[in-house]
Amino acid sequence: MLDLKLLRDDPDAVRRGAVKKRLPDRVRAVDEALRLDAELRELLPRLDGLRSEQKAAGKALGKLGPAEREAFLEGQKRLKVELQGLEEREKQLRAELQQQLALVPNLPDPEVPEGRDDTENVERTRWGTAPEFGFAPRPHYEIGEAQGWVDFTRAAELAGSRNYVLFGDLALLHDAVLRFAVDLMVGRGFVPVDPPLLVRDAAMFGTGFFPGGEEQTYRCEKDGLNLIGTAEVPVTSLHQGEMLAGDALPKLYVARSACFRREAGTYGKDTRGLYRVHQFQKVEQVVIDVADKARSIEHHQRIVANAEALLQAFELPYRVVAVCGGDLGVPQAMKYDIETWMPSRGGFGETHSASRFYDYQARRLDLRYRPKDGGKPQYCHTLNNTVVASPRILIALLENHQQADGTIRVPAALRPYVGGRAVLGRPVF
RNA sequence: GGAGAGGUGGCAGAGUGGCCGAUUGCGUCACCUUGCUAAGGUGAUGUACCGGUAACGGUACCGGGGGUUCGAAUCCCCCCCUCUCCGCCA
Repeated sequence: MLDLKLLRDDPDAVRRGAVKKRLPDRVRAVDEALRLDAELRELLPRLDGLRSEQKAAGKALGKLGPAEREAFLEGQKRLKVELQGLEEREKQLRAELQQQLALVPNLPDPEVPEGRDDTENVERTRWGTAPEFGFAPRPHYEIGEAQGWVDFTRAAELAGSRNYVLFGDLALLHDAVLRFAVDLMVGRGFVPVDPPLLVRDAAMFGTGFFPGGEEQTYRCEKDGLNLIGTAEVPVTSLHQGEMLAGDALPKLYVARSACFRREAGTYGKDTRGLYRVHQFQKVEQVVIDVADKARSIEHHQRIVANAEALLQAFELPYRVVAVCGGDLGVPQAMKYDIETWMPSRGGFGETHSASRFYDYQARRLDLRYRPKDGGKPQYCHTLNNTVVASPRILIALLENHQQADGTIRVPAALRPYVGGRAVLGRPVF
């Protein structure tokens, strides 16, 4: 949510932001919100005046004798009727205003590149080089199935398409990358969190997934709860409604969780293998800090660097791209994606997504802090980034580190997590 | 699932229809004082919105939503949450 004052002061900037994000229908929300705000502000002085009158009269009434009382009450009753009408209108206006305001997207930062979709994201850095194989490299699903590590058929039978079952060393590797990620982040001062996977609408709304993301979300209607698509939701919402002490910030959290996504509207896209699945495990980093733009930007660079450290330890080539306006979500102010080299795709595949929001989520969550110098309460700034998401990262590990016989070389950093082994699998090709 | 008790300001905790935006304590801030040891004294200190350059004025907010009333933190109804006991259970 944006500050209403910003909409009043510079509505054009807000409209331009929605345009840059290629969200024309959200431009309307700006105009609607301003119209409702104007009407509300016209109404409020009248309403407040009447209320003031009622209050003062009411106080006087308490001390009146019974005789004068009767006449007085008549006037009060008329006032009440008039007030009721205006209050009804006020309630309506406020509700509609909130609704429209919630639709207004966060302002994209000036450094966000112009562009329509992910093809126009701008590469910022690149690390490593695509491996040269002395043989014909195979896609991860072929290796996995040959090794008996993954079963898509039974998974589909059990749970429908876009599911998987991992077995043996691949199941171990899956867990290994997640534990490596948690250890990495704990070593960097992040507090491990094991959050709820089912959350109320408030958390979905607060983090900006609702309204808009309902179709992407599995929902338990009976209980009014939603399965999270990322630990960003429960962890960023952890302190919703709170007034944090300034010296308790920053909060650095790392959460490992299962994630659930319906992937509606992606039929026929990435249908093979482990790339796009309904359920996966993710280690997510979340930062909550004071309202300081420069500091948010520093955090942003740091959480990207954390993910880069992991990919480097995994010896995987990757690039960092600045996500363009059209590919940026509603709540983000700026986003970097990290894409990891995946030979079967003949290109990079998105494995990480690092966002900064400034106070957009915090406003929706009513997440504030009292500054150390004792000033007024401020809305926090929030950020998050993937540390690792698996099984997607397994695609890169299997495909980049495959050997001609179908065995997998384990990067040194991961060996302690797979019983010290340097190679996984038997020769199968 | 059944029974009961509660949800009040940064925290703790009073307040059962008008004198309550709310006693008090803690915390915080400012000033003062001081040597008998991590002290004492005085004062200030909620949030949001509206109007105003400002000083300031007004309104709303006592878990959320409805209702009764001229008037609700206080009475009634619904919902949510927390705690205790019982039942069930990984």
